[in-house]
Amino acid sequence: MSSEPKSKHIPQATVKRLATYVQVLKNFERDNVEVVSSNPLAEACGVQGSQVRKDLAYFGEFGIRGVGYHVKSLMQSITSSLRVDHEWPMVLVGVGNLGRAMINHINRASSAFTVKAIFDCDPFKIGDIVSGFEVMSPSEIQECVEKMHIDIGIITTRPERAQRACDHLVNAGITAILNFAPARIKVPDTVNVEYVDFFRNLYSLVFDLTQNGRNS
Amino acid sequence: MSSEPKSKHIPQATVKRLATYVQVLKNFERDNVEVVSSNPLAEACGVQGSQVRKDLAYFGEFGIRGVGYHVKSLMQSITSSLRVDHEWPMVLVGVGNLGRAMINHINRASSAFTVKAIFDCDPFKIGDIVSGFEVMSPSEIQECVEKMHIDIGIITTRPERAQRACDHLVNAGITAILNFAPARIKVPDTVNVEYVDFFRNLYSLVFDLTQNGRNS
DNA sequence: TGCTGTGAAGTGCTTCACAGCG
DNA sequence: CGCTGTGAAGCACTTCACAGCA
Repeated sequence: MSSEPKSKHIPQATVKRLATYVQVLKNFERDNVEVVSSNPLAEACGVQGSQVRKDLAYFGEFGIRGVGYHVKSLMQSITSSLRVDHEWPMVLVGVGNLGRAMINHINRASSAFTVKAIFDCDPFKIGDIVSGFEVMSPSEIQECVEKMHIDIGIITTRPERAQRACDHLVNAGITAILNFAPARIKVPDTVNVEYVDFFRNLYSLVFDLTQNGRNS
Repeated sequence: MSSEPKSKHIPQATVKRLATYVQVLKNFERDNVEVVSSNPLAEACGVQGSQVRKDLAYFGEFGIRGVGYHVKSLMQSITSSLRVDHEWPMVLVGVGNLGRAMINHINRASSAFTVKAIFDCDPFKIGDIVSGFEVMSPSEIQECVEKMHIDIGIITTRPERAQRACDHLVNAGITAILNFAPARIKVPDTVNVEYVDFFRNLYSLVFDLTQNGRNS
Protein backbone atom coordinates (compact mmCIF):
# COMPACT_ATOMS: atom_id res chain seq x y z
CA MET A 1 0.00 0.00 0.00
CA SER A 2 2.90 2.35 -0.60
CA SER A 3 2.37 5.08 -3.12
CA GLU A 4 5.66 6.13 -4.68
CA PRO A 5 4.94 7.32 -8.19
CA LYS A 6 7.10 5.46 -10.74
CA SER A 7 8.55 8.45 -12.60
CA LYS A 8 7.99 7.37 -16.21
CA HIS A 9 6.07 8.66 -19.16
CA ILE A 10 2.37 8.16 -18.54
CA PRO A 11 0.16 7.61 -21.61
CA GLN A 12 -2.76 9.98 -22.19
CA ALA A 13 -4.88 6.86 -22.65
CA THR A 14 -4.05 5.81 -19.10
CA VAL A 15 -5.10 9.16 -17.65
CA LYS A 16 -8.43 9.02 -19.47
CA ARG A 17 -9.09 5.47 -18.32
CA LEU A 18 -8.43 6.52 -14.73
CA ALA A 19 -11.39 8.90 -15.07
CA THR A 20 -13.52 5.89 -15.95
CA TYR A 21 -12.14 3.85 -13.05
CA VAL A 22 -13.18 6.59 -10.63
CA GLN A 23 -16.65 6.71 -12.17
CA VAL A 24 -17.06 2.95 -11.83
CA LEU A 25 -15.51 2.80 -8.35
CA LYS A 26 -18.18 5.26 -7.19
CA ASN A 27 -20.79 2.67 -8.20
CA PHE A 28 -19.00 -0.07 -6.26
CA GLU A 29 -18.85 2.23 -3.25
CA ARG A 30 -22.56 3.01 -3.52
CA ASP A 31 -23.26 -0.75 -3.62
CA ASN A 32 -21.18 -1.17 -0.45
CA VAL A 33 -18.44 -3.19 -2.11
CA GLU A 34 -15.33 -2.72 0.02
CA VAL A 35 -12.70 -4.56 -1.99
CA VAL A 36 -12.48 -5.24 -5.71
CA SER A 37 -9.83 -7.06 -7.73
CA SER A 38 -8.56 -5.94 -11.11
CA ASN A 39 -10.68 -8.29 -13.20
CA PRO A 40 -14.17 -7.29 -12.07
CA LEU A 41 -13.13 -3.64 -12.10
CA ALA A 42 -11.77 -4.01 -15.62
CA GLU A 43 -14.90 -5.86 -16.74
CA ALA A 44 -17.09 -2.99 -15.51
CA CYS A 45 -14.90 -0.50 -17.37
CA GLY A 46 -14.73 -2.42 -20.62
CA VAL A 47 -10.97 -3.08 -20.51
CA GLN A 48 -8.54 -5.92 -19.64
CA GLY A 49 -7.51 -6.73 -16.08
CA SER A 50 -3.84 -6.36 -16.92
CA GLN A 51 -4.59 -2.92 -18.29
CA VAL A 52 -6.07 -1.81 -14.98
CA ARG A 53 -3.09 -3.14 -13.05
CA LYS A 54 -0.60 -1.47 -15.36
CA ASP A 55 -2.46 1.85 -15.33
CA LEU A 56 -2.53 1.92 -11.53
CA ALA A 57 1.10 0.86 -11.27
CA TYR A 58 2.19 4.08 -12.97
CA PHE A 59 1.13 5.94 -9.84
CA GLY A 60 2.04 3.59 -7.03
CA GLU A 61 1.25 0.24 -5.43
CA PHE A 62 -2.34 0.54 -4.35
CA GLY A 63 -3.35 -3.13 -4.21
CA ILE A 64 -2.99 -6.01 -1.79
CA ARG A 65 -1.66 -9.23 -3.36
CA GLY A 66 -4.06 -12.12 -3.06
CA VAL A 67 -6.90 -9.73 -2.25
CA GLY A 68 -7.39 -6.78 -4.60
CA TYR A 69 -7.95 -3.06 -4.14
CA HIS A 70 -9.77 -1.32 -1.33
CA VAL A 71 -12.48 0.64 -3.15
CA LYS A 72 -12.49 3.81 -1.06
CA SER A 73 -8.76 4.16 -0.70
CA LEU A 74 -8.19 3.40 -4.38
CA MET A 75 -10.56 6.21 -5.36
CA GLN A 76 -8.72 8.49 -2.98
CA SER A 77 -5.35 7.44 -4.39
CA ILE A 78 -6.38 8.00 -8.00
CA THR A 79 -8.06 11.36 -7.46
CA SER A 80 -5.16 12.62 -5.42
CA SER A 81 -2.58 11.37 -7.96
CA LEU A 82 -4.42 13.23 -10.72
CA ARG A 83 -5.07 16.29 -8.54
CA VAL A 84 -8.81 16.02 -9.02
CA ASP A 85 -9.44 15.70 -5.29
CA HIS A 86 -9.99 19.43 -5.01
CA GLU A 87 -12.07 21.87 -7.02
CA TRP A 88 -10.98 23.18 -10.43
CA PRO A 89 -12.86 26.40 -11.21
CA MET A 90 -13.56 27.04 -14.90
CA VAL A 91 -14.91 29.73 -17.22
CA LEU A 92 -17.28 29.04 -20.12
CA VAL A 93 -17.65 31.04 -23.35
CA GLY A 94 -20.79 30.71 -25.47
CA VAL A 95 -24.13 30.73 -23.67
CA GLY A 96 -26.30 29.05 -26.30
CA ASN A 97 -28.20 25.79 -25.96
CA LEU A 98 -25.07 23.75 -25.60
CA GLY A 99 -23.49 26.16 -23.13
CA ARG A 100 -26.53 26.21 -20.86
CA ALA A 101 -26.68 22.43 -20.87
CA MET A 102 -23.00 22.12 -20.01
CA ILE A 103 -23.17 24.57 -17.11
CA ASN A 104 -25.85 22.49 -15.42
CA HIS A 105 -24.41 19.18 -16.43
CA ILE A 106 -20.91 19.88 -15.14
CA ASN A 107 -21.89 21.66 -11.95
CA ARG A 108 -24.27 18.87 -10.97
CA ALA A 109 -22.19 15.89 -11.98
CA SER A 110 -18.86 16.63 -10.39
CA SER A 111 -17.40 18.27 -7.35
CA ALA A 112 -13.95 18.44 -8.96
CA PHE A 113 -14.98 20.69 -11.83
CA THR A 114 -17.13 23.80 -11.47
CA VAL A 115 -18.11 26.50 -13.93
CA LYS A 116 -17.59 29.76 -12.04
CA ALA A 117 -18.32 32.42 -14.66
CA ILE A 118 -19.91 32.56 -18.12
CA PHE A 119 -19.33 34.83 -21.13
CA ASP A 120 -20.89 35.59 -24.50
CA CYS A 121 -20.10 37.96 -27.36
CA ASP A 122 -23.75 38.73 -28.06
CA PRO A 123 -24.51 42.12 -26.39
CA PHE A 124 -28.17 41.15 -26.08
CA LYS A 125 -27.25 38.26 -23.82
CA ILE A 126 -24.88 40.19 -21.56
CA GLY A 127 -26.50 40.80 -18.18
CA ASP A 128 -28.90 37.85 -18.49
CA ILE A 129 -28.96 35.41 -15.62
CA VAL A 130 -28.38 31.78 -16.66
CA SER A 131 -28.32 29.04 -14.03
CA GLY A 132 -27.59 31.65 -11.43
CA PHE A 133 -24.69 33.25 -13.32
CA GLU A 134 -24.67 36.66 -14.96
CA VAL A 135 -23.58 36.51 -18.60
CA MET A 136 -20.55 38.79 -18.97
CA SER A 137 -18.66 40.38 -21.83
CA PRO A 138 -15.50 38.59 -23.03
CA SER A 139 -13.54 41.74 -22.14
CA GLU A 140 -14.02 40.77 -18.51
CA ILE A 141 -12.51 37.29 -18.82
CA GLN A 142 -8.99 38.35 -17.89
CA GLU A 143 -9.97 40.04 -14.63
CA CYS A 144 -12.13 37.08 -13.68
CA VAL A 145 -9.47 34.50 -14.49
CA GLU A 146 -6.83 36.33 -12.49
CA LYS A 147 -9.08 36.99 -9.50
CA MET A 148 -10.26 33.39 -9.25
CA HIS A 149 -7.00 31.69 -10.32
CA ILE A 150 -8.65 29.84 -13.18
CA ASP A 151 -6.67 27.65 -15.60
CA ILE A 152 -9.42 25.93 -17.59
CA GLY A 153 -11.74 27.43 -20.20
CA ILE A 154 -14.67 25.80 -22.01
CA ILE A 155 -15.79 26.81 -25.51
CA THR A 156 -19.44 26.18 -26.42
CA THR A 157 -19.88 28.78 -29.15
CA ARG A 158 -20.92 28.11 -32.73
CA PRO A 159 -17.99 26.96 -34.88
CA GLU A 160 -17.49 30.36 -36.57
CA ARG A 161 -16.94 31.96 -33.18
CA ALA A 162 -14.71 29.32 -31.67
CA GLN A 163 -11.41 30.91 -32.68
CA ARG A 164 -12.43 34.30 -31.31
CA ALA A 165 -13.55 32.75 -28.03
CA CYS A 166 -10.28 30.84 -27.90
CA ASP A 167 -8.23 34.02 -28.43
CA HIS A 168 -10.08 35.76 -25.60
CA LEU A 169 -9.30 32.83 -23.29
CA VAL A 170 -5.65 32.60 -24.28
CA ASN A 171 -5.14 36.35 -23.87
CA ALA A 172 -6.70 36.12 -20.43
CA GLY A 173 -4.07 33.58 -19.40
CA ILE A 174 -6.01 30.33 -19.76
CA THR A 175 -3.73 27.37 -20.52
CA ALA A 176 -6.19 24.49 -20.80
CA ILE A 177 -9.19 24.53 -23.13
CA LEU A 178 -12.09 22.11 -23.59
CA ASN A 179 -13.58 22.80 -27.01
CA PHE A 180 -17.12 21.62 -27.79
CA ALA A 181 -17.43 23.67 -30.99
CA PRO A 182 -17.04 21.53 -34.11
CA ALA A 183 -14.02 23.51 -35.32
CA ARG A 184 -10.24 23.24 -35.00
CA ILE A 185 -8.66 26.14 -33.13
CA LYS A 186 -5.13 27.55 -33.21
CA VAL A 187 -3.32 28.14 -29.92
CA PRO A 188 0.27 28.81 -28.82
CA ASP A 189 2.01 25.60 -27.82
CA THR A 190 1.91 26.56 -24.16
CA VAL A 191 -1.84 25.97 -24.29
CA ASN A 192 -3.46 22.55 -24.26
CA VAL A 193 -6.72 21.85 -26.10
CA GLU A 194 -9.03 18.86 -25.77
CA TYR A 195 -11.71 18.43 -28.42
CA VAL A 196 -15.15 16.98 -27.77
CA ASP A 197 -16.62 16.37 -31.21
CA PHE A 198 -19.21 13.64 -31.23
CA PHE A 199 -19.66 13.78 -34.99
CA ARG A 200 -16.40 11.85 -34.99
CA ASN A 201 -18.12 9.19 -32.88
CA LEU A 202 -21.12 9.18 -35.20
CA TYR A 203 -18.86 8.68 -38.24
CA SER A 204 -17.30 5.76 -36.43
CA LEU A 205 -20.68 4.18 -35.61
CA VAL A 206 -21.88 4.53 -39.19
CA PHE A 207 -18.66 3.05 -40.54
CA ASP A 208 -19.05 -0.01 -38.33
CA LEU A 209 -22.73 -0.34 -39.27
CA THR A 210 -21.90 -0.42 -42.96
CA GLN A 211 -18.80 -2.60 -42.56
CA ASN A 212 -20.61 -5.34 -40.71
CA GLY A 213 -22.89 -5.54 -43.71
CA ARG A 214 -26.40 -4.79 -42.68
CA ASN A 215 -27.97 -1.47 -43.58
CA SER A 216 -27.77 0.28 -46.99
CA MET B 1 -8.68 9.85 -59.63
CA SER B 2 -9.67 6.22 -59.43
CA SER B 3 -11.43 5.09 -56.29
CA GLU B 4 -10.91 1.40 -55.74
CA PRO B 5 -10.98 0.82 -52.00
CA LYS B 6 -7.84 -1.00 -50.84
CA SER B 7 -9.52 -3.83 -48.94
CA LYS B 8 -7.54 -3.74 -45.70
CA HIS B 9 -8.28 -3.16 -42.07
CA ILE B 10 -9.08 0.50 -41.51
CA PRO B 11 -8.19 1.95 -38.08
CA GLN B 12 -10.94 3.59 -36.01
CA ALA B 13 -8.58 6.52 -35.62
CA THR B 14 -8.56 7.01 -39.38
CA VAL B 15 -12.36 7.04 -39.60
CA LYS B 16 -12.56 9.66 -36.85
CA ARG B 17 -9.94 11.84 -38.53
CA LEU B 18 -11.91 11.68 -41.77
CA ALA B 19 -14.76 13.40 -39.92
CA THR B 20 -12.37 16.22 -39.10
CA TYR B 21 -11.11 16.41 -42.69
CA VAL B 22 -14.68 16.89 -43.91
CA GLN B 23 -15.24 19.62 -41.31
CA VAL B 24 -12.10 21.46 -42.37
CA LEU B 25 -12.68 20.94 -46.10
CA LYS B 26 -16.04 22.69 -45.69
CA ASN B 27 -14.12 25.76 -44.53
CA PHE B 28 -11.80 25.61 -47.53
CA GLU B 29 -14.83 25.31 -49.78
CA ARG B 30 -16.49 28.32 -48.14
CA ASP B 31 -13.29 30.31 -48.71
CA ASN B 32 -13.37 29.34 -52.39
CA VAL B 33 -10.23 27.22 -52.24
CA GLU B 34 -10.48 24.75 -55.13
CA VAL B 35 -7.40 22.61 -54.59
CA VAL B 36 -5.49 21.76 -51.43
CA SER B 37 -2.42 19.60 -50.89
CA SER B 38 -1.95 17.26 -47.95
CA ASN B 39 0.27 19.54 -45.88
CA PRO B 40 -1.99 22.59 -45.53
CA LEU B 41 -4.97 20.29 -45.00
CA ALA B 42 -3.07 18.40 -42.32
CA GLU B 43 -1.93 21.63 -40.69
CA ALA B 44 -5.54 22.83 -40.41
CA CYS B 45 -6.54 19.50 -38.85
CA GLY B 46 -3.65 19.30 -36.40
CA VAL B 47 -2.05 16.18 -37.90
CA GLN B 48 0.90 15.24 -40.16
CA GLY B 49 0.73 15.43 -43.95
CA SER B 50 1.71 11.79 -44.32
CA GLN B 51 -1.14 10.89 -42.00
CA VAL B 52 -3.66 12.58 -44.27
CA ARG B 53 -2.25 10.83 -47.35
CA LYS B 54 -2.30 7.43 -45.66
CA ASP B 55 -5.82 7.90 -44.30
CA LEU B 56 -7.16 8.82 -47.73
CA ALA B 57 -5.27 6.01 -49.43
CA TYR B 58 -7.31 3.45 -47.48
CA PHE B 59 -10.31 4.45 -49.55
CA GLY B 60 -8.86 5.15 -52.99
CA GLU B 61 -6.61 7.46 -54.97
CA PHE B 62 -8.25 10.83 -54.66
CA GLY B 63 -5.28 13.13 -55.31
CA ILE B 64 -3.40 14.44 -58.32
CA ARG B 65 0.40 14.06 -58.10
CA GLY B 66 2.22 17.36 -58.23
CA VAL B 67 -1.04 19.20 -57.50
CA GLY B 68 -3.02 18.03 -54.51
CA TYR B 69 -6.67 17.26 -53.84
CA HIS B 70 -9.70 18.92 -55.40
CA VAL B 71 -11.62 20.21 -52.37
CA LYS B 72 -15.18 19.53 -53.53
CA SER B 73 -14.55 16.13 -55.03
CA LEU B 74 -12.50 15.03 -52.03
CA MET B 75 -15.36 15.89 -49.69
CA GLN B 76 -17.70 13.97 -51.93
CA SER B 77 -15.32 10.99 -52.01
CA ILE B 78 -14.92 10.88 -48.24
CA THR B 79 -18.59 11.28 -47.39
CA SER B 80 -19.58 8.66 -49.93
CA SER B 81 -16.87 6.22 -48.75
CA LEU B 82 -18.14 6.54 -45.19
CA ARG B 83 -21.81 6.50 -46.23
CA VAL B 84 -22.46 9.86 -44.60
CA ASP B 85 -23.60 11.42 -47.89
CA HIS B 86 -27.19 10.62 -47.04
CA GLU B 87 -29.30 11.11 -43.93
CA TRP B 88 -29.02 8.85 -40.90
CA PRO B 89 -32.18 9.14 -38.78
CA MET B 90 -31.71 8.67 -35.03
CA VAL B 91 -33.73 8.36 -31.83
CA LEU B 92 -32.80 10.06 -28.55
CA VAL B 93 -33.62 8.89 -25.01
CA GLY B 94 -33.48 11.34 -22.11
CA VAL B 95 -35.05 14.75 -22.60
CA GLY B 96 -33.26 16.73 -19.89
CA ASN B 97 -30.96 19.70 -20.33
CA LEU B 98 -28.37 17.73 -22.21
CA GLY B 99 -30.93 15.99 -24.41
CA ARG B 100 -32.59 19.25 -25.44
CA ALA B 101 -29.25 20.78 -26.30
CA MET B 102 -28.23 17.79 -28.37
CA ILE B 103 -31.46 17.71 -30.38
CA ASN B 104 -30.92 21.30 -31.52
CA HIS B 105 -27.20 20.99 -31.87
CA ILE B 106 -27.27 17.88 -34.05
CA ASN B 107 -30.23 18.85 -36.21
CA ARG B 108 -28.71 22.24 -36.99
CA ALA B 109 -25.11 21.25 -37.47
CA SER B 110 -25.38 18.35 -39.86
CA SER B 111 -27.47 17.14 -42.74
CA ALA B 112 -26.08 13.61 -42.37
CA PHE B 113 -27.44 13.03 -38.86
CA THR B 114 -30.96 13.90 -37.73
CA VAL B 115 -32.82 13.20 -34.52
CA LYS B 116 -36.25 11.97 -35.63
CA ALA B 117 -37.95 11.04 -32.37
CA ILE B 118 -37.38 11.59 -28.65
CA PHE B 119 -38.23 9.51 -25.58
CA ASP B 120 -38.22 9.84 -21.80
CA CYS B 121 -39.18 7.59 -18.89
CA ASP B 122 -40.65 10.43 -16.84
CA PRO B 123 -44.46 10.24 -17.28
CA PHE B 124 -44.72 13.96 -16.57
CA LYS B 125 -42.63 14.74 -19.64
CA ILE B 126 -44.47 12.44 -22.03
CA GLY B 127 -46.62 14.46 -24.42
CA ASP B 128 -44.52 17.63 -24.05
CA ILE B 129 -43.31 19.26 -27.25
CA VAL B 130 -39.55 19.85 -27.34
CA SER B 131 -37.94 21.42 -30.41
CA GLY B 132 -40.98 20.39 -32.41
CA PHE B 133 -40.95 16.76 -31.26
CA GLU B 134 -43.46 15.10 -28.96
CA VAL B 135 -41.79 13.32 -26.06
CA MET B 136 -42.85 9.67 -26.21
CA SER B 137 -42.80 6.70 -23.85
CA PRO B 138 -39.89 4.23 -24.24
CA SER B 139 -42.46 1.53 -24.97
CA GLU B 140 -42.95 3.16 -28.35
CA ILE B 141 -39.30 3.01 -29.40
CA GLN B 142 -39.55 -0.31 -31.17
CA GLU B 143 -42.45 0.70 -33.41
CA CYS B 144 -40.72 3.96 -34.24
CA VAL B 145 -37.39 2.34 -35.03
CA GLU B 146 -38.98 -0.24 -37.31
CA LYS B 147 -41.19 2.23 -39.13
CA MET B 148 -38.37 4.70 -39.79
CA HIS B 149 -35.55 2.14 -40.33
CA ILE B 150 -33.41 3.64 -37.58
CA ASP B 151 -30.08 2.10 -36.57
CA ILE B 152 -28.64 4.74 -34.25
CA GLY B 153 -29.76 5.66 -30.72
CA ILE B 154 -28.52 8.47 -28.48
CA ILE B 155 -28.55 8.27 -24.68
CA THR B 156 -28.70 11.57 -22.76
CA THR B 157 -30.24 10.36 -19.52
CA ARG B 158 -28.71 10.71 -16.08
CA PRO B 159 -26.14 7.99 -15.36
CA GLU B 160 -28.49 5.89 -13.17
CA ARG B 161 -30.91 5.61 -16.08
CA ALA B 162 -28.41 4.93 -18.84
CA GLN B 163 -28.58 1.13 -18.65
CA ARG B 164 -32.37 1.13 -18.73
CA ALA B 165 -32.39 3.48 -21.73
CA CYS B 166 -29.82 1.27 -23.40
CA ASP B 167 -31.91 -1.86 -22.84
CA HIS B 168 -34.95 -0.19 -24.40
CA LEU B 169 -32.87 0.74 -27.45
CA VAL B 170 -31.31 -2.70 -27.83
CA ASN B 171 -34.66 -4.44 -27.49
CA ALA B 172 -36.05 -2.16 -30.16
CA GLY B 173 -33.38 -3.33 -32.58
CA ILE B 174 -30.90 -0.46 -32.36
CA THR B 175 -27.35 -1.62 -33.14
CA ALA B 176 -25.36 1.61 -32.74
CA ILE B 177 -25.45 3.76 -29.60
CA LEU B 178 -23.94 7.14 -28.79
CA ASN B 179 -23.83 7.42 -24.99
CA PHE B 180 -23.50 10.85 -23.39
CA ALA B 181 -24.35 9.62 -19.90
CA PRO B 182 -21.27 9.34 -17.67
CA ALA B 183 -21.78 5.60 -17.12
CA ARG B 184 -20.58 2.39 -18.74
CA ILE B 185 -23.38 0.32 -20.28
CA LYS B 186 -23.61 -3.39 -21.07
CA VAL B 187 -24.74 -4.46 -24.53
CA PRO B 188 -24.72 -7.66 -26.57
CA ASP B 189 -21.68 -7.81 -28.84
CA THR B 190 -23.81 -7.23 -31.91
CA VAL B 191 -24.30 -3.67 -30.67
CA ASN B 192 -21.69 -0.95 -30.97
CA VAL B 193 -21.36 1.83 -28.36
CA GLU B 194 -19.42 5.08 -28.60
CA TYR B 195 -18.91 7.02 -25.38
CA VAL B 196 -18.79 10.81 -25.16
CA ASP B 197 -17.51 11.55 -21.69
CA PHE B 198 -15.77 14.89 -21.42
CA PHE B 199 -14.76 14.33 -17.81
CA ARG B 200 -12.11 12.13 -19.37
CA ASN B 201 -10.91 15.15 -21.34
CA LEU B 202 -10.98 17.30 -18.20
CA TYR B 203 -8.87 14.74 -16.32
CA SER B 204 -6.40 14.83 -19.18
CA LEU B 205 -6.22 18.65 -19.16
CA VAL B 206 -5.67 18.75 -15.41
CA PHE B 207 -2.98 16.10 -15.61
CA ASP B 208 -1.08 18.11 -18.22
CA LEU B 209 -1.50 21.30 -16.20
CA THR B 210 0.02 19.71 -13.13
CA GLN B 211 2.75 17.85 -15.06
CA ASN B 212 4.04 20.95 -16.79
CA GLY B 213 4.60 22.36 -13.34
CA ARG B 214 2.52 25.45 -12.87
CA ASN B 215 -0.57 25.35 -10.69
CA SER B 216 -0.89 23.61 -7.29
C1' DT C 1 -3.54 -20.11 -2.73
C1' DG C 2 -4.95 -15.79 -5.21
C1' DC C 3 -4.08 -11.59 -7.02
C1' DT C 4 -0.84 -7.84 -7.71
C1' DG C 5 3.03 -5.69 -10.08
C1' DT C 6 6.02 -5.93 -14.06
C1' DG C 7 9.49 -7.22 -17.71
C1' DA C 8 8.96 -9.16 -22.23
C1' DA C 9 6.36 -10.00 -26.33
C1' DG C 10 2.89 -8.55 -29.34
C1' DT C 11 -0.05 -5.36 -31.88
C1' DG C 12 -1.49 -1.44 -34.26
C1' DC C 13 -0.99 3.18 -35.43
C1' DT C 14 2.19 6.97 -36.98
C1' DT C 15 6.08 8.84 -39.31
C1' DC C 16 9.70 8.50 -42.56
C1' DA C 17 11.60 8.43 -46.95
C1' DC C 18 11.30 7.95 -51.56
C1' DA C 19 9.65 5.88 -56.00
C1' DG C 20 6.38 7.25 -59.38
C1' DC C 21 3.39 10.06 -61.83
C1' DG C 22 1.06 14.43 -63.60
C1' DC D 1 9.53 19.88 -60.46
C1' DG D 2 6.02 18.96 -56.76
C1' DC D 3 3.05 16.24 -54.47
C1' DT D 4 0.84 11.78 -54.02
C1' DG D 5 0.81 6.99 -52.64
C1' DT D 6 3.22 3.44 -50.05
C1' DG D 7 6.57 -0.04 -48.16
C1' DA D 8 9.55 0.02 -44.28
C1' DA D 9 10.96 1.74 -39.87
C1' DG D 10 9.71 3.59 -35.61
C1' DC D 11 7.01 4.29 -31.66
C1' DA D 12 3.47 3.75 -28.17
C1' DC D 13 0.16 1.32 -26.08
C1' DT D 14 -1.78 -3.31 -24.88
C1' DT D 15 -1.56 -8.05 -23.60
C1' DC D 16 0.86 -11.91 -21.90
C1' DA D 17 2.91 -14.61 -18.51
C1' DC D 18 4.82 -15.24 -14.33
C1' DA D 19 7.69 -14.00 -10.17
C1' DG D 20 6.64 -12.37 -5.70
C1' DC D 21 4.06 -11.22 -1.84
C1' DA D 22 -0.10 -11.21 1.53
